[in-house]
Amino acid sequence: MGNKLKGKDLIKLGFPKNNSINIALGQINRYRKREKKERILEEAKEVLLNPGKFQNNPIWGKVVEGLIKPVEVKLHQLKNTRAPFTIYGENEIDEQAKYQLYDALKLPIAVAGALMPDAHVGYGLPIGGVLATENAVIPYGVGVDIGCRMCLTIYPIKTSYLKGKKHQLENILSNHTKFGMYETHDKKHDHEIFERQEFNDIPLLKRLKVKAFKQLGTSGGGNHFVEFGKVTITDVHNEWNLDIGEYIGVLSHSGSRGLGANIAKHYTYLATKQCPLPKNVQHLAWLDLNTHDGQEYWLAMNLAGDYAKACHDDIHYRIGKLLGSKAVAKIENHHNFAWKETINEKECIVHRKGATPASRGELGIIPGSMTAPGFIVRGLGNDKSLNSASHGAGRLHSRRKCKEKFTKSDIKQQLKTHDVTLIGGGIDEAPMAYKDIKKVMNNQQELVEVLGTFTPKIVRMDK
DNA sequence: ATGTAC
Repeated sequence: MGNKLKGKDLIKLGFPKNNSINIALGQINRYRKREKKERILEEAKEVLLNPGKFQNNPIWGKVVEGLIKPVEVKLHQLKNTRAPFTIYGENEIDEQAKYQLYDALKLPIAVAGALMPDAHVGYGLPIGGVLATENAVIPYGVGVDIGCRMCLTIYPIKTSYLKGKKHQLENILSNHTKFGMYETHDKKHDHEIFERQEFNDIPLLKRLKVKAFKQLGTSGGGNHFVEFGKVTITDVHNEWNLDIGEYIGVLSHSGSRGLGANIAKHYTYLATKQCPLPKNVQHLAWLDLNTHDGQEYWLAMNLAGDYAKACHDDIHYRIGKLLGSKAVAKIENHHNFAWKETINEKECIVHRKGATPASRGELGIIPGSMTAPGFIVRGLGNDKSLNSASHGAGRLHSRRKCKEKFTKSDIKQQLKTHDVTLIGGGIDEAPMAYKDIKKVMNNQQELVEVLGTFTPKIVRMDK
């Protein structure tokens, strides 16, 4: 009965009647419902007396914000001019993706933007879109799969193993990688990421911790993969002093699983509430980084990014052990993320939604398709691209179109031609669904230089 | 992308 803390109780104490106490109240009742009401009321009194003390408190921070400086909710209009931008390979990019970028460039917080040569339409910001903003982060400018990333490990193993030990390698992928929405790794070593304070401080993350633990080291679905292939190093001056030549590589592509998806969902919801925009651009709603929710998203996003890295590390560690070989190089990068970077001498939030960071000297991996090589790249630090490059070949056909257009035997034929073994994989992930990676690389010669290639030979995807 | 929906 009177055990549950209600808005009335807080208002009686003297809290102002506004929406921000409701949001916070929801959090208190959700995450501290086992505590005695009296205890929370005592704490609430102290919050009123000394709000500043609770400014960064994970539970009261939001209430305090409502007391001291409530988030101003107002309908923002788009400007009628675009912030400066550059498009790479514009003849290969569909018009709708360009219009999505143009809209984003008219946001009052936009500073600059760029479109990578693999760009195509997305939700909010296009995939392959880069957007720099001022003191604000757009959850849909990062994307649903926060920290989706690539990781390539190079082993000093003869490439003849790809044929000679084909069945063993197939077994490693079949038995030691986990694909599909529901897959988990239940018995595994702990990971230091689960000691992170964010899992205790942020109520949403507290709820997601168990799920994240179960899913560590899984790959998920969609376009995610783990594959063995042939690495060809072509740059004598490579960072690892590797001889020019061929090696075996393990390449993985996946993100932050349910953890990141739920973070994206939660903060997108908050952003659309706090930042109403004209309907056609409502998915570009942002969180001001000076607000409680903005700061919380930043912490949660960074945790999801580190978690995605932890998943790749787990996958590569396990495979490395099974291979019984010591890696000679590892290249990895996020391609769905936001960073604090300096643009025109101003600190900005640079969103890369399906774009590879490519500041001068920065290494990355840009995959092709299962029948086309990926590229090990070194950034050239091109300002106009906001230090970015493509994150792959980019889709040519939508998932739906693939199912209409291609058959299983079409895919089989392609795999045979390129001597690729596929475990799992659906028609919507047909290699023909992707643009020509060579064309894409040609369109970004000013953005990255190539150190080597990775040619997939044994590929595992979700069914 | 994700236990497809505040």
